Amino acid sequence: MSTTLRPAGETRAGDVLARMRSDIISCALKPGTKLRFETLKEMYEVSFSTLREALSRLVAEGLVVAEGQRGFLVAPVSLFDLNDLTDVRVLIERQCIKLAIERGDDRWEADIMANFHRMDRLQSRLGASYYLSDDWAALHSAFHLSLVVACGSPNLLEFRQKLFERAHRYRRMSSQFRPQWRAKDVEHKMIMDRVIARDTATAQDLIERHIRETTENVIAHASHLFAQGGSGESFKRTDPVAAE
Amino acid sequence: MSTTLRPAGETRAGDVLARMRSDIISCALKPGTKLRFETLKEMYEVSFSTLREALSRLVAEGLVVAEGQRGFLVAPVSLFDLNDLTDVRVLIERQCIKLAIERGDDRWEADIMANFHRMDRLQSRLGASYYLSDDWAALHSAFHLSLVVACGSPNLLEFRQKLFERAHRYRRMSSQFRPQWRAKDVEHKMIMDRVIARDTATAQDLIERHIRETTENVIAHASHLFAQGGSGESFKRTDPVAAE
DNA sequence: TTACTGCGGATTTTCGAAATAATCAAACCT
DNA sequence: AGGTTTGATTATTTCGAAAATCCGCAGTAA
Repeated sequence: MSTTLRPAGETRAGDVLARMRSDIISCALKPGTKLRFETLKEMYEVSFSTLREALSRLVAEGLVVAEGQRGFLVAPVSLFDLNDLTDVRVLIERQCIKLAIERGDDRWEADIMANFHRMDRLQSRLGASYYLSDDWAALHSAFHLSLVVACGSPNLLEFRQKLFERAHRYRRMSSQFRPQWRAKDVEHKMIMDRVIARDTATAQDLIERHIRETTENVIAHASHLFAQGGSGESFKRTDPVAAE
Repeated sequence: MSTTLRPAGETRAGDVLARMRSDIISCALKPGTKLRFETLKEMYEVSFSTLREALSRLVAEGLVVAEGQRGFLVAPVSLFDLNDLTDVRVLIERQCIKLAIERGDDRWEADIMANFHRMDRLQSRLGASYYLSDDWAALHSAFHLSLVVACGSPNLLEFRQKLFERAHRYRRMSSQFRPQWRAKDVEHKMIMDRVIARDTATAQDLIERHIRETTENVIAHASHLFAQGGSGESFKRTDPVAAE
């Protein structure tokens, strides 16, 4: 009926938010880019206020940074940031797994298997280039979430999700250059097995390796894209803390 | 010159944000309250857009929750939330302390002592009711930050700060009913000593006890304010995960 | 009585223009 | 010539009204 048909219950700002997030993660909006309102208004066909709303939320997710009253920037990528992200993810994810194994019930186990199956099936259907599919990425995200959702800690899950999305951008950067990703599917199956077997220590170690190896892969194949050091062109001092 | 004289470099939205945060933490805006724009517009003397900006950011900080297109709510408090908050804080804080002790230099040690001194001096000056002072709370926050700032992890520090502020609201709730807080000042000194002595294990344990005892204190004196369980009046199911 | 439907008031969300602040460059003084 | 101030231009932030949405209630039918 109206010009825009929204999925019902979703705001326009929420829609723009999702599209911008996707564009940032896929690097259609390059790291470090200045986000000008006029440009974005054309791109997403919304007004100032709606953009501002979406931008605010992306700042919270760490995908956009605000520069005082000098506008917004796509969050830069750097080796330092990637390494920090990885270390914190390992800490959080290990704790999530531990608690989930302690607290998870049968329904949780079933849910993990269901999510793995969906991801696995789509992977087969897509063939060699599954890692470029946004649909697969969504199922991959859902699978990893299902592993830890039983930890029962909203705060832990909130932070975990934020970190997962920030890391997703780095994964995308590397998959762009690396036609065949490593045999992640085998790792996924092993992790699932150990989690369901309630083998906490092994499950934690497998997850940690899963995360760290992905990071190493990114560094090996995509670190040349980072704005850091090197030519010193678009170098920005990285405030250690912006504690207000 | 103009009606409002801003501290230069600060936006109006930032100002409203700070005032609302303060009002939520001090419970001038009670947990679970619906935040109506008309009311807030009068209260803070700003327009819709500016409010929306501030609200968005408070959602990110976890002090406000957004309900689809049905507006905003002051984040409810509950025993469950407090316990989860406490557990996650312990995890993060222990890691921060560990890394800070590994990586901190002389300047960091000096900074800790300076911050302790300022907090300690104000405490003496204010006498028995220091725990009700917003100024003291700011110095207390700065002292705890200084202990861990040398960990060098922006992500860890970001999460730590968010958790600290969410917890601050609970602390305020209890201090309202508990005229004399426990001898926190002695604990602070012990923690500082062990951190500067680079005694990682003991420092971690002291911090953990510091956090957990405060939580127990809150539960003992203020849990009757929580909306949870009991009378079952304003009970809300706590979605384990709102993963989108 | 109970469930469904359509109206009216209240509230939130979106819009685009107006006000405010920052940037850049040319002209000015030292 | 080097550095600083001024003024024009661009970009962001704020505003209040208009559009869209939600909620409660009355009226109707089963």
